[in-house]
Amino acid sequence: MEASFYEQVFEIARLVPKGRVTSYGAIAKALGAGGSARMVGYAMSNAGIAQPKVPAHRIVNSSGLLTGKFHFSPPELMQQLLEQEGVKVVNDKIKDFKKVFWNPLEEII
DNA sequence: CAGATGACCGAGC
DNA sequence: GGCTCGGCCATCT
Repeated sequence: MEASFYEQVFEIARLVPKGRVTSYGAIAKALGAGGSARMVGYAMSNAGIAQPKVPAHRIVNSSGLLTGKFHFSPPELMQQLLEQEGVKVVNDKIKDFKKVFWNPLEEII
């Protein structure tokens, strides 16, 4: 389909470095849609069919919680991928979230 | 075109 | 620190 809000979200998601994570709100803000954080999450629903694949496992909510892990198959895949990249995950949330947090605004500029 | 939906966020208790 | 409520807005039906 046409370059929609989804593509913008996917592009930011692909820019997230390995071993780092970002939040929906941060992406929304980077796109200039500060209040559209929900749209970012909604867009990620299409990440499963998006090509090339989107590292949706690097996207978490503002609390560092793996809110979208249930959208993976299997759900535990999200945590596995994160730990595989060196991100510690405890109780479905990122450990040292502030340290591994990646701000798209600082990359795009 | 109108109503419902959603992987959220911030404020309040 | 955790739960509840309202708002935000593109996409879907």
